[in-house]
Amino acid sequence: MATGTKEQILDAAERMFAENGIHAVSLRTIIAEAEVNLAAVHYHFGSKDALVEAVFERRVGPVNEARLAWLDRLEAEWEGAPPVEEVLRAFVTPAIQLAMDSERGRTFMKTCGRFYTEAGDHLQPIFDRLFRKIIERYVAAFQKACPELPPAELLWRFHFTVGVMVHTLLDSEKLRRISGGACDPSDVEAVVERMVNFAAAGMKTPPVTPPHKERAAVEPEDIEVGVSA
Amino acid sequence: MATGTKEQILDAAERMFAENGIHAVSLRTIIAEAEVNLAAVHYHFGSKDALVEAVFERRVGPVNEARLAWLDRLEAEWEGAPPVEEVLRAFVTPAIQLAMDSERGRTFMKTCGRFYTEAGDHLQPIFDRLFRKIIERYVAAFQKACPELPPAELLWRFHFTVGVMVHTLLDSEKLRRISGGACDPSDVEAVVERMVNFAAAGMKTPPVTPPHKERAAVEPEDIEVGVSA
DNA sequence: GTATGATTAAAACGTTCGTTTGAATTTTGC
DNA sequence: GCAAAATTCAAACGAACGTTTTAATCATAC
Repeated sequence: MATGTKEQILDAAERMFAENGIHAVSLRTIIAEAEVNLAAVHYHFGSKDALVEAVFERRVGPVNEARLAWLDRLEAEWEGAPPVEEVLRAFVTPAIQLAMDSERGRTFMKTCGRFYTEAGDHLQPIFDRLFRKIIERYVAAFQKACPELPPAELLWRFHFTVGVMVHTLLDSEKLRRISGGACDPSDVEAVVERMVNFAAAGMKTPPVTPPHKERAAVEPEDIEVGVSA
Repeated sequence: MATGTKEQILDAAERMFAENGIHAVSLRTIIAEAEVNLAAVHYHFGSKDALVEAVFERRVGPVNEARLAWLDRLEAEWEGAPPVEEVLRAFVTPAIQLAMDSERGRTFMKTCGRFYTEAGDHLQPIFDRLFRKIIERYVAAFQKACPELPPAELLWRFHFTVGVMVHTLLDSEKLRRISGGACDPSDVEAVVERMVNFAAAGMKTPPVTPPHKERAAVEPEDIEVGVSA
């Protein structure tokens, strides 16, 4: 800490974004937290949007590199076709490990969730650039681990898995509250194993959509929803 | 449409919140979209925060009532212990059905996701009030469907399931783009079945945490993450 | 028809936002 | 030690924000 103005701003912004969301946090709040001058933000980053990008890239880059390196190791070890649990662990752990690594890491994961849901159109290209390779490599790995799955089904399940991970990173404190403390999100190792276990089961289950194409449209007594005043 | 000023504001706000997030949308944007006067917002709702709450409650209330009614029907039909797939379907379908029901419904589901991640502290009590009963009832139902699961493990899996659902509601258009159109989020019936299939497998898989308590802490070569400039 | 209450309209309120400016200050290269 | 570059600072900019105010309009009942 106190390494330099630029890092102080990044740290403070990361913290505030995690707590309050991106749009809800003003530059003045950030510079107060960072104890720097307002103009320093524009001097070092150019604009608030650029600062948002910088906060994002600083952490996501290394996480995704770790994911790729881990997958490299796995494929070397398993001769190109690691089992789905291993692929899941490789995908999930770097993010969760960052979350565990420090208080700073934990707050960033919340920020990351903010990006994922709050990001406007201007973050879309950055998102694509940072995640394209990850998606390609991991989808291919999952496909090899589950060769019987139709590609579209596999993409859906990957999507679900991302949902499990994002939601866990973003909102597990709510679970602690609901469970009255029985569920402890800070026991990262256990969380990873639970997630991998859950998602692996979902990944490996036989698809149902082809056989029962003739399910009832929408089950019983159609639901009247939301048109009332 | 054009039913009254109040509904016009709610509809417009819902639409804009879904597209841009809550904090990013100003009242002036909303009233322009709704083609009403600015002061009408404060006349009918009192404040922007109160408007946000109203947008939220208008749709979530009926969805959760539908969830409870569906669960009632299930428990009558299955003598108190419906299988996990049925419970999942009852939980997931009302939300997805709202998403399918109309363009308005679909945009609201995105808004709902916004609430879930963007909501400040002031929405927390409302959230609790609207979801407490749902959580109680469904956790109990899941526990009956999976009696061998330790309660904490079951809560985690319920949490994961919510993640699958929220992420699917919030961000499936990204999947359509990634898949080049192979995955179609608007085929709601198929999406529900995929989700239920995925989550049911995760719910039913045997827990792993008790047996392998002695897993390696964090797998290979510790990851250097995010401390670089 | 006119008084009464509900709703809408237009304008302005004070505040805060992201950004810019231009001078002070510190750091760097020689 | 000094010129030049890099960085920090205080102050202000115009724009947009949520909110309030005051008057005009509409509906309804007597």
